[in-house]
Amino acid sequence: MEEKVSKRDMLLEAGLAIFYEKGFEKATIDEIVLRAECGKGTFYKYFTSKDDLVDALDDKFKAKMKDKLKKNCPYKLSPEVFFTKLIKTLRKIFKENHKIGIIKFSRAHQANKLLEQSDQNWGPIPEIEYITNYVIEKINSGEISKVEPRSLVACLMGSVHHMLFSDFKEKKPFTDKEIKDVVKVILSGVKPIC
Amino acid sequence: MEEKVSKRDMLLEAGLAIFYEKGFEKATIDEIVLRAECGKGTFYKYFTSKDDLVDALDDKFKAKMKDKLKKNCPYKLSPEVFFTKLIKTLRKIFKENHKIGIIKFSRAHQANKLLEQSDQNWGPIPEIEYITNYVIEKINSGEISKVEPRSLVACLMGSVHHMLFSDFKEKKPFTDKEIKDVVKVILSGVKPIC
Amino acid sequence: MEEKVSKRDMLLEAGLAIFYEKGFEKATIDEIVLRAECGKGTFYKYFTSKDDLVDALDDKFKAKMKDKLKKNCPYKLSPEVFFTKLIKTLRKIFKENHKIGIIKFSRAHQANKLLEQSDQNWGPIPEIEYITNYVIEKINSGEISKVEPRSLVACLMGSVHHMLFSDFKEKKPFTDKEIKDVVKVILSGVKPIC
Amino acid sequence: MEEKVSKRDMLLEAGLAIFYEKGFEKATIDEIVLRAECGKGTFYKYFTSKDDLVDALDDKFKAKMKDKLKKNCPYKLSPEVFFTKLIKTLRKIFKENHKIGIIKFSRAHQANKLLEQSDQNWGPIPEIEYITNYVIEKINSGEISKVEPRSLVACLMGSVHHMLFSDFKEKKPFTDKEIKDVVKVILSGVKPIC
DNA sequence: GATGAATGAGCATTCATTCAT
DNA sequence: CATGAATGAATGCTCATTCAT
Repeated sequence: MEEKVSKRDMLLEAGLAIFYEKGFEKATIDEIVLRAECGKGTFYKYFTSKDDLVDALDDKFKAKMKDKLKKNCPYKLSPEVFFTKLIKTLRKIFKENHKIGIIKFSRAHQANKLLEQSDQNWGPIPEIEYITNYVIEKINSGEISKVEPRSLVACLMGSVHHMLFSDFKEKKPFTDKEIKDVVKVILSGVKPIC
Repeated sequence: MEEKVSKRDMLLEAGLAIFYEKGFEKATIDEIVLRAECGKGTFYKYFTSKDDLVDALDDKFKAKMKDKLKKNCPYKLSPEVFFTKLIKTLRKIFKENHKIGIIKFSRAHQANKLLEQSDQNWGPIPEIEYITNYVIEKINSGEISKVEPRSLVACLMGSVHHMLFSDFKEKKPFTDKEIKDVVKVILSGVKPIC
Repeated sequence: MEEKVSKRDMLLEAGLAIFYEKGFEKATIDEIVLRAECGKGTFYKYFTSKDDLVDALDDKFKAKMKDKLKKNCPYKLSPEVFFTKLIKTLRKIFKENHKIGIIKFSRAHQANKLLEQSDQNWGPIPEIEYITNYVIEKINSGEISKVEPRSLVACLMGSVHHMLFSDFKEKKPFTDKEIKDVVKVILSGVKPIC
Repeated sequence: MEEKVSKRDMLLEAGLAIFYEKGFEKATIDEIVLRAECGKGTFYKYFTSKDDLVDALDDKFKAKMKDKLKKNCPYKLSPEVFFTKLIKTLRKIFKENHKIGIIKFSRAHQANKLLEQSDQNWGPIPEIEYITNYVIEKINSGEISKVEPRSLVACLMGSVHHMLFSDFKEKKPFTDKEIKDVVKVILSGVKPIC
């Protein structure tokens, strides 16, 4: 009744914070359990290893991503609205969950020879699948002119990633005007001539 | 005459290879000096620490980046040619030097609290400065319609990053047709109506 | 009616099996209670510690040893028959109960400084007492020639131990012919009659 | 010049002592390096693991065993002298090196399922090979009557082992008279001449 | 200048034991 | 009576860095 948050959840939360702050390798179980206010044994009751904790965090993230996209960016939206909502939604999710993204990316590279064995570390990426399907559908229906689907996805996802990178690196978050211009650039490029 | 490559260069080369293969944290000085065929003491003659070696590698990369961009993408080129050459050049450089890029990115995140102290790890990014200046110049000269410069840079750099990520993650390198379509999407969006 | 085997017996049985399979140190309470199909708390209801469980197992073994010797090798037997039955009985008991023997021996040595404090871990050894008494009795009655009792016990017990060791180490169990020859050697020696 | 004992030898010596005192599992690297007066890193420079140290100790022991037997018990000796010298030599070697013997035996059992995989832990046993060959030779030459070689080896080795066990367990070392009687029993048996 | 033996702080992981339910 | 979640001391092993030669 009193204590609603389970130890497991506290570990998940603490892990996310510490992994993000220190990076996967530099994070120590000691510090994680310290922040989660539990013994080291408890960590290993719920997770088999440090890696296992990251995987658990990633699973949560992917589930949330799929869910948010379905809710905020239904396929029935027009390209203009869809793209705008998409960029905003993705930025919001990535911002709110940027920790796990960064953790995953950087862990993948510590692992080794990522270029060769990346598939072991990364499952399918839900947002890319989601957008690609939308784009294909709209190209088929004629609402978007015939371009390579991956090219359009590249512009969209790439812009989002670049914005996040700028937010992070340059500390000048993209303004609404700038976002609008990104959509404008992309949309004018694929709007079918009527 | 006999041994032209300096020990320092051999260490640089070995470091790049090992950091890339294992990731910064998992790479050991032992392995680096083994591959560089020199003693551990020699390593500390030329570099003050593991971090110092990465910094040295990064400096080399940035110099090369500036140089290639100036050669392949002079400002005098038209947006269409510039963008196409830019995307191809960046992809090539990143591909040829992807090791240092990945190393830097992943080290930045292991370091700590990147969002707060990132500037310590990352100096100015030469390619972004270079492109931004081009875009501003062309907007001023009217060859590109008035959009936020950062938006256009976002589309360009974002696409490149996304392509690299796709190459890496999905192992389906973007084709020439797809690259052309990316430029088409972006260009049609910013081509001034004549 | 339904469940006749007590939890305590199940723990005893599980402990014997796991100790034997993994060795005392490598055996974990977790695995023991898992096999005994009971909770960890239950273990500590019946036994005060891991050591306590081994002691309980040893007590059972010693009782069985005494019992079997009395039944199979009564003092009234002649030396020839007694020795043969003795060797076979001991081998059988040790084989059937080798787990506890090995466990005890190996635990003794992990414990510490065995040469000094061995008596804490080992009570009197029933089979040695039993044989020694027989030998003394038969020397007194003249059925066995006057040798140091311990020397004869050494040959007998030593042979048994060596056979067990050979069974275990070389996986070539001693044959009946070989056992018979051991008794022959002890009873009659190997000096050729000149 | 000054410090003749190498770090490796100090570790070997310290390991032997600690393994013997505490048993393989309970011995800690910390304590070994403490006694060897060197850092933990040094341990892992010379040995790849705790197990590796035991193996090194065992190799030394086996070499010494072969050497001593050849010197003290040459095949040209008569059975009576050979057996007596053999028992004394083996007891002496085992006593002087009892630590490694006990360590090996008890480690084997912690390993696991020894009965099945013992061969991985134990190489050929030099003393048994040595004695067996002697016995076979003497049986062929007629100096020893025709018994199964293994039976005689069992009596000899078994007696030695039993004596060691008695020394260890009962703390009453076998006297010279008792040893002589053991040889007598084996050589001439205990059946009273009727 | 170059070396590599020596170091020891640091970390992931295990497991016997307790105790509240 | 029985349970199993929680604990944290203990341990094997790694690796960046130093320094005497």
